[in-house]
Amino acid sequence: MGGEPAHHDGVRPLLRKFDQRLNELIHALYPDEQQRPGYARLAREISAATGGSISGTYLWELATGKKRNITLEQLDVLAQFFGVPPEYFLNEEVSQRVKAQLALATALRDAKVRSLAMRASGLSPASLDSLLTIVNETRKVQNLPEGGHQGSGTDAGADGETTAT
Amino acid sequence: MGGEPAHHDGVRPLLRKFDQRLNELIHALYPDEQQRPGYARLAREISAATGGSISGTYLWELATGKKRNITLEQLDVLAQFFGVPPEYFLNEEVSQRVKAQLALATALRDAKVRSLAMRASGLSPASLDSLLTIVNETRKVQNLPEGGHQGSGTDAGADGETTAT
DNA sequence: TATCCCTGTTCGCTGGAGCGGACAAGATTG
DNA sequence: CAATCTTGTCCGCTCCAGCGAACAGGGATA
Repeated sequence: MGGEPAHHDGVRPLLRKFDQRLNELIHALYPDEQQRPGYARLAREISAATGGSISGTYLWELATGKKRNITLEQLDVLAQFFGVPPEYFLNEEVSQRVKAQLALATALRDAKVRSLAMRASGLSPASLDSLLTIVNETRKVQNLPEGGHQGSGTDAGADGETTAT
Repeated sequence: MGGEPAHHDGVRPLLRKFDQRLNELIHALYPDEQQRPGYARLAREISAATGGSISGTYLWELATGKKRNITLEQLDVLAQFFGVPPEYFLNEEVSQRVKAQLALATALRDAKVRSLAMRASGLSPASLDSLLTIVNETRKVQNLPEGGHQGSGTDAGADGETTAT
């Protein structure tokens, strides 16, 4: 008789896809898997950006589905950091709509930024500086780390981009 | 230097008006203050109607503001019982919209719905079917479960008083 | 090599979400 | 009147949300 353990999670739909949605946010905010920070560092960034507090351990537990019955306070911290309404974690429709927008933003970054870098290779240093300012301001709006350092070739190595490894 | 204790609750807006919103739901569902059940009985009705579990003590703590950092699981139980989307407790706009509709529903239930039911007893099956369609469409607008009947006990507060057990 | 930093993962703890059980006061019944 | 049922309120407990500290493994730098 048996069958699976059958966790009685299904009855309360609010917490079923929490881990999946959280991972979508993380992947959307850090598309490049190589540069994506770990849970500990991500937790530090969240605490610094939102003023709230969350631990790397708990982030991992949430992302891997070990814990899901989150509190309103922590939900608020996550929503604030990722720039999504708290309903994103509760409502499927809101989740889909936000997900689409996140995918769009990721796609834009993936293609447009690169072509921008290629075109920028012929500009004057003054123009490049202005563009850099704009990019940094945009990164602030998107909750990205303010360093805006480099990008393994995405934008810095604009010249001779074909050899980008 | 006195002044108030200044709890730093204000920074996390998600839990500020939780007690107020919960009380609005209770008052909307049981407009008659004399017949309104206490927290213990209300908790029993919630458990029976939703299959989830909540205690009278905790309901009182939530309604009086002693506790507010609720869990997603309990939030789901409350939202399911009161027939509102979970966002009602989080989003001010949703809260306002639902609140207006709850007031409307309360007013309707108070007088009109009863007379409607009485008058409907003499209508033809075809007319009743039309009315049923209208009611179901209205329920959709109010974010109520589409099933139609099944009422999960939410609307049980007003009826049955004439033939009380 | 060794040192350092970061990663994912686990263990064990603290604090508070959440509840059971009690209490006094008020209705209702006989 | 005494029972019996409510009600709101409180105390004290259990359990888990949430975290700190440590672990092993891997990539840098020297």
